Amino acid sequence: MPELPEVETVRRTLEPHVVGRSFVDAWAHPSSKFAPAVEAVGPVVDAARRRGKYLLFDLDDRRELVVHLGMTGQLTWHDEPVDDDPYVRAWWRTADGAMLRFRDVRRFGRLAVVDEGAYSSLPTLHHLGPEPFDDQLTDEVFWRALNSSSRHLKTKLLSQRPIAGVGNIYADEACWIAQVAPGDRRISRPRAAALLAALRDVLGTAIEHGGTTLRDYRTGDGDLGGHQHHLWCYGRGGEPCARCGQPLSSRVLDARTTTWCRSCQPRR
DNA sequence: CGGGGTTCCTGGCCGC
DNA sequence: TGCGGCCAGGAACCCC
Repeated sequence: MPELPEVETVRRTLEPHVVGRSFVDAWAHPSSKFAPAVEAVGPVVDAARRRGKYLLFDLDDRRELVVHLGMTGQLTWHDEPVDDDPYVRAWWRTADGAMLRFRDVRRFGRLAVVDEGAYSSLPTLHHLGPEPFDDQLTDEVFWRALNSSSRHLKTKLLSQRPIAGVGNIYADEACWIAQVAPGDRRISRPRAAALLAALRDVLGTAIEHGGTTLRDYRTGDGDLGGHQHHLWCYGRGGEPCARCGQPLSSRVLDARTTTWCRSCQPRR
Protein backbone atom coordinates (compact mmCIF):
# COMPACT_ATOMS: atom_id res chain seq x y z
CA MET A 1 0.00 0.00 0.00
CA PRO A 2 2.06 2.88 -1.17
CA GLU A 3 1.81 5.79 1.26
CA LEU A 4 3.96 8.91 1.50
CA PRO A 5 7.31 7.14 2.21
CA GLU A 6 6.79 4.70 -0.65
CA VAL A 7 5.69 7.40 -3.09
CA GLU A 8 8.58 9.65 -2.05
CA THR A 9 10.99 6.75 -2.61
CA VAL A 10 9.53 6.15 -6.07
CA ARG A 11 9.88 9.87 -6.80
CA ARG A 12 13.52 9.94 -5.72
CA THR A 13 14.43 6.82 -7.67
CA LEU A 14 12.67 7.94 -10.86
CA GLU A 15 13.81 11.56 -10.80
CA PRO A 16 17.29 11.00 -12.26
CA HIS A 17 15.82 8.90 -15.07
CA VAL A 18 12.86 10.98 -16.19
CA VAL A 19 13.87 14.60 -15.67
CA GLY A 20 15.11 16.11 -18.95
CA ARG A 21 13.66 13.32 -21.06
CA SER A 22 10.49 13.11 -23.12
CA PHE A 23 8.25 10.27 -24.15
CA VAL A 24 7.97 9.45 -27.85
CA ASP A 25 5.38 6.73 -27.50
CA ALA A 26 2.94 5.42 -24.93
CA TRP A 27 0.29 2.78 -24.41
CA ALA A 28 -2.52 2.54 -21.85
CA HIS A 29 -5.13 0.06 -20.70
CA PRO A 30 -8.52 1.26 -22.03
CA SER A 31 -9.94 1.99 -18.58
CA SER A 32 -10.50 5.69 -17.98
CA LYS A 33 -8.20 5.32 -14.97
CA PHE A 34 -5.23 4.71 -17.23
CA ALA A 35 -6.12 5.91 -20.73
CA PRO A 36 -4.87 9.50 -20.11
CA ALA A 37 -1.29 8.18 -20.01
CA VAL A 38 -0.86 8.69 -23.76
CA GLU A 39 -1.49 12.44 -23.37
CA ALA A 40 1.97 12.77 -21.79
CA VAL A 41 3.74 11.98 -25.08
CA GLY A 42 5.74 14.91 -26.47
CA PRO A 43 6.83 17.42 -23.84
CA VAL A 44 10.01 17.22 -21.76
CA VAL A 45 9.64 16.21 -18.11
CA ASP A 46 10.91 19.17 -16.12
CA ALA A 47 10.55 17.79 -12.60
CA ALA A 48 9.37 14.82 -10.56
CA ARG A 49 7.42 16.08 -7.55
CA ARG A 50 5.16 14.58 -4.91
CA ARG A 51 2.16 15.79 -2.94
CA GLY A 52 0.85 13.35 -0.35
CA LYS A 53 0.55 10.01 -2.17
CA TYR A 54 0.43 11.64 -5.62
CA LEU A 55 3.37 11.72 -8.02
CA LEU A 56 3.45 14.87 -10.16
CA PHE A 57 5.61 14.99 -13.27
CA ASP A 58 5.88 18.53 -14.58
CA LEU A 59 5.74 18.70 -18.37
CA ASP A 60 7.29 21.65 -20.18
CA ASP A 61 4.01 22.56 -21.88
CA ARG A 62 2.49 23.67 -18.57
CA ARG A 63 0.78 20.37 -17.91
CA GLU A 64 1.40 17.62 -15.34
CA LEU A 65 1.27 13.86 -15.46
CA VAL A 66 -0.37 12.83 -12.17
CA VAL A 67 0.05 9.26 -10.92
CA HIS A 68 -1.60 7.63 -7.91
CA LEU A 69 -0.32 4.13 -7.18
CA GLY A 70 -3.47 2.94 -5.41
CA MET A 71 -2.99 -0.35 -3.59
CA THR A 72 -0.74 -2.36 -5.87
CA GLY A 73 0.71 0.17 -8.30
CA GLN A 74 4.37 -0.06 -9.33
CA LEU A 75 5.95 2.73 -11.38
CA THR A 76 9.35 1.54 -12.56
CA TRP A 77 12.11 2.58 -14.91
CA HIS A 78 13.65 0.18 -17.42
CA ASP A 79 16.73 1.03 -19.48
CA GLU A 80 16.10 -2.05 -21.62
CA PRO A 81 12.89 -3.65 -22.89
CA VAL A 82 11.19 -5.88 -20.32
CA ASP A 83 9.11 -9.02 -20.60
CA ASP A 84 5.43 -8.71 -21.31
CA ASP A 85 3.27 -8.68 -18.22
CA PRO A 86 -0.53 -8.90 -18.11
CA TYR A 87 -0.74 -6.43 -15.22
CA VAL A 88 0.97 -3.52 -17.00
CA ARG A 89 -1.65 -0.74 -17.25
CA ALA A 90 0.46 1.88 -19.03
CA TRP A 91 3.92 2.51 -20.40
CA TRP A 92 5.87 5.41 -21.87
CA ARG A 93 8.93 4.98 -24.13
CA THR A 94 11.80 7.41 -24.61
CA ALA A 95 13.74 8.02 -27.84
CA ASP A 96 16.66 5.94 -26.59
CA GLY A 97 14.49 2.88 -25.95
CA ALA A 98 14.07 3.20 -22.19
CA MET A 99 10.65 2.73 -20.61
CA LEU A 100 8.61 4.03 -17.71
CA ARG A 101 6.09 1.36 -16.82
CA PHE A 102 2.99 1.36 -14.62
CA ARG A 103 2.02 -2.07 -13.35
CA ASP A 104 -1.05 -2.42 -11.12
CA VAL A 105 -2.56 -5.81 -10.42
CA ARG A 106 -5.73 -4.61 -8.73
CA ARG A 107 -6.25 -1.49 -10.83
CA PHE A 108 -6.82 0.79 -7.85
CA GLY A 109 -4.25 3.19 -9.26
CA ARG A 110 -5.05 6.14 -11.44
CA LEU A 111 -3.38 8.41 -13.99
CA ALA A 112 -4.26 11.87 -15.24
CA VAL A 113 -2.73 14.58 -17.39
CA VAL A 114 -3.91 18.02 -16.28
CA ASP A 115 -3.01 21.68 -16.78
CA GLU A 116 -0.51 22.65 -14.09
CA GLY A 117 -2.18 22.87 -10.70
CA ALA A 118 -5.62 22.09 -12.13
CA TYR A 119 -6.57 19.25 -9.83
CA SER A 120 -10.35 19.54 -9.74
CA SER A 121 -10.70 16.14 -11.43
CA LEU A 122 -8.79 14.64 -8.47
CA PRO A 123 -10.75 15.89 -5.44
CA THR A 124 -8.47 14.41 -2.79
CA LEU A 125 -5.43 16.08 -4.36
CA HIS A 126 -7.40 19.27 -4.90
CA HIS A 127 -8.28 19.48 -1.20
CA LEU A 128 -5.10 17.87 0.13
CA GLY A 129 -3.87 18.87 3.58
CA PRO A 130 -0.35 20.09 4.38
CA GLU A 131 2.78 18.04 3.82
CA PRO A 132 4.01 16.43 7.07
CA PHE A 133 7.31 18.33 7.01
CA ASP A 134 5.82 21.68 6.04
CA ASP A 135 6.68 24.39 8.61
CA GLN A 136 3.16 25.73 8.16
CA LEU A 137 1.89 22.55 9.80
CA THR A 138 2.24 23.60 13.43
CA ASP A 139 1.01 21.71 16.49
CA GLU A 140 -1.79 24.24 16.73
CA VAL A 141 -2.89 23.81 13.11
CA PHE A 142 -2.78 20.03 13.39
CA TRP A 143 -4.69 20.00 16.68
CA ARG A 144 -7.43 22.20 15.24
CA ALA A 145 -7.70 20.05 12.11
CA LEU A 146 -8.03 16.90 14.21
CA ASN A 147 -10.82 18.41 16.28
CA SER A 148 -12.81 19.85 13.39
CA SER A 149 -15.15 16.86 13.28
CA SER A 150 -16.29 14.04 15.51
CA ARG A 151 -15.05 11.17 13.37
CA HIS A 152 -12.52 8.68 14.72
CA LEU A 153 -9.00 10.13 14.89
CA LYS A 154 -7.62 7.48 12.59
CA THR A 155 -10.34 8.13 10.03
CA LYS A 156 -9.44 11.81 10.07
CA LEU A 157 -5.77 10.93 9.50
CA LEU A 158 -6.70 8.77 6.53
CA SER A 159 -8.85 11.54 5.03
CA GLN A 160 -5.68 13.36 3.81
CA ARG A 161 -7.05 16.64 5.21
CA PRO A 162 -5.25 17.23 8.53
CA ILE A 163 -2.02 15.94 6.94
CA ALA A 164 -1.12 14.56 3.52
CA GLY A 165 0.19 11.10 2.69
CA VAL A 166 -0.83 8.97 5.68
CA GLY A 167 -2.37 5.56 5.00
CA ASN A 168 -3.31 2.57 7.09
CA ILE A 169 0.20 1.42 7.94
CA TYR A 170 1.63 4.73 9.16
CA ALA A 171 -1.61 5.79 10.85
CA ASP A 172 -1.43 2.69 13.06
CA GLU A 173 2.30 3.09 13.61
CA ALA A 174 2.06 6.76 14.60
CA CYS A 175 -0.88 6.16 16.95
CA TRP A 176 1.11 3.39 18.62
CA ILE A 177 4.22 5.54 18.98
CA ALA A 178 2.26 8.51 20.36
CA GLN A 179 0.09 6.26 22.55
CA VAL A 180 -3.07 7.64 21.00
CA ALA A 181 -6.24 5.50 20.73
CA PRO A 182 -7.19 5.36 17.03
CA GLY A 183 -10.88 5.14 17.94
CA ASP A 184 -10.92 8.36 19.99
CA ARG A 185 -12.82 11.23 18.40
CA ARG A 186 -11.17 14.20 20.10
CA ILE A 187 -7.59 14.83 21.13
CA SER A 188 -5.90 17.22 23.54
CA ARG A 189 -3.41 19.75 22.24
CA PRO A 190 -0.37 18.02 23.82
CA ARG A 191 -1.44 14.64 22.45
CA ALA A 192 -1.98 16.13 19.01
CA ALA A 193 1.55 17.51 19.20
CA ALA A 194 2.84 14.06 20.18
CA LEU A 195 0.90 12.46 17.32
CA LEU A 196 2.32 14.93 14.80
CA ALA A 197 5.83 14.26 16.11
CA ALA A 198 5.21 10.51 15.82
CA LEU A 199 3.95 10.89 12.26
CA ARG A 200 7.04 12.88 11.30
CA ASP A 201 9.26 10.35 13.04
CA VAL A 202 7.75 7.28 11.39
CA LEU A 203 7.34 8.83 7.94
CA GLY A 204 10.92 10.11 8.00
CA THR A 205 12.31 6.79 9.18
CA ALA A 206 10.31 4.88 6.59
CA ILE A 207 11.67 7.14 3.83
CA GLU A 208 15.19 6.38 5.07
CA HIS A 209 14.34 2.68 4.75
CA GLY A 210 12.99 3.13 1.22
CA GLY A 211 9.39 2.42 2.21
CA THR A 212 7.49 -0.65 3.40
CA THR A 213 7.18 -3.65 1.08
CA LEU A 214 4.47 -6.00 2.32
CA ARG A 215 3.80 -7.50 -1.09
CA ASP A 216 3.62 -5.35 -4.19
CA TYR A 217 5.43 -2.10 -3.50
CA ARG A 218 8.71 -1.52 -5.36
CA THR A 219 10.95 1.52 -5.77
CA GLY A 220 11.31 3.15 -9.18
CA ASP A 221 14.29 0.88 -9.73
CA GLY A 222 12.30 -2.24 -8.88
CA ASP A 223 13.88 -2.76 -5.47
CA LEU A 224 12.13 -3.78 -2.24
CA GLY A 225 11.69 -1.34 0.62
CA GLY A 226 13.06 -2.09 4.09
CA HIS A 227 10.70 -0.58 6.63
CA GLN A 228 8.60 -3.75 6.88
CA HIS A 229 11.26 -4.93 9.34
CA HIS A 230 10.66 -1.93 11.61
CA LEU A 231 6.88 -2.00 12.17
CA TRP A 232 5.72 -1.75 15.79
CA CYS A 233 2.07 -2.73 15.42
CA TYR A 234 0.74 -2.79 11.83
CA GLY A 235 -0.14 -6.37 10.96
CA ARG A 236 0.84 -7.61 14.42
CA GLY A 237 -2.57 -8.21 15.97
CA GLY A 238 -2.30 -10.82 18.75
CA GLU A 239 1.45 -10.38 19.13
CA PRO A 240 2.82 -8.83 22.35
CA CYS A 241 3.09 -5.05 22.42
CA ALA A 242 6.77 -4.09 22.18
CA ARG A 243 6.20 -1.52 24.94
CA CYS A 244 4.09 -3.29 27.54
CA GLY A 245 3.89 -6.94 26.50
CA GLN A 246 0.10 -7.08 26.36
CA PRO A 247 -1.29 -8.65 23.16
CA LEU A 248 -2.05 -6.08 20.45
CA SER A 249 -5.71 -5.73 19.55
CA SER A 250 -7.01 -5.78 16.01
CA ARG A 251 -10.45 -4.81 14.72
CA VAL A 252 -12.11 -3.12 11.79
CA LEU A 253 -12.59 0.61 12.39
CA ASP A 254 -14.53 2.47 9.70
CA ALA A 255 -13.76 -0.34 7.23
CA ARG A 256 -10.01 -0.27 7.95
CA THR A 257 -8.18 -2.99 9.81
CA THR A 258 -6.74 -1.29 12.87
CA THR A 259 -4.13 -2.67 15.26
CA TRP A 260 -3.33 -1.00 18.56
CA CYS A 261 -2.52 -1.68 22.21
CA ARG A 262 -5.52 -1.33 24.52
CA SER A 263 -3.13 -1.08 27.45
CA CYS A 264 -0.80 1.71 26.34
CA GLN A 265 -3.16 3.44 23.90
CA PRO A 266 -6.17 3.81 26.22
CA ARG A 267 -9.28 5.78 25.32
CA ARG A 268 -9.27 9.28 26.74
C1' DC B 1 -20.72 20.45 2.72
C1' DG B 2 -19.68 16.84 6.19
C1' DG B 3 -20.50 12.23 6.68
C1' DG B 4 -21.56 7.64 5.39
C1' DG B 5 -22.11 3.94 2.17
C1' DT B 6 -20.73 1.76 -2.25
C1' DT B 7 -17.67 0.62 -5.87
C1' DC B 8 -13.66 -0.58 -8.17
C1' DC B 9 -10.26 -5.03 -8.59
C1' DT B 10 -7.89 -9.71 -8.20
C1' DG B 11 -4.34 -12.66 -5.82
C1' DG B 12 -4.01 -15.11 -1.78
C1' DC B 13 -5.79 -17.68 1.73
C1' DC B 14 -9.10 -20.50 4.36
C1' DG B 15 -12.19 -24.25 4.92
C1' DC B 16 -14.50 -28.13 3.22
C1' DT C 1 -6.93 -31.30 -5.44
C1' DG C 2 -10.35 -28.06 -6.47
C1' DC C 3 -13.30 -24.49 -5.59
C1' DG C 4 -16.52 -21.16 -3.38
C1' DG C 5 -16.20 -17.43 -0.37
C1' DC C 6 -13.97 -13.83 1.75
C1' DC C 7 -10.42 -10.39 2.60
C1' DA C 8 -7.11 -6.51 1.68
C1' DG C 9 -8.13 -0.95 1.10
C1' DG C 10 -7.36 4.55 -1.29
C1' DA C 11 -10.05 7.41 -3.43
C1' DA C 12 -13.83 8.48 -6.53
C1' DC C 13 -18.51 8.74 -6.50
C1' DC C 14 -23.20 9.21 -5.00
C1' DC C 15 -26.71 10.40 -1.78
C1' DC C 16 -28.67 12.63 2.26
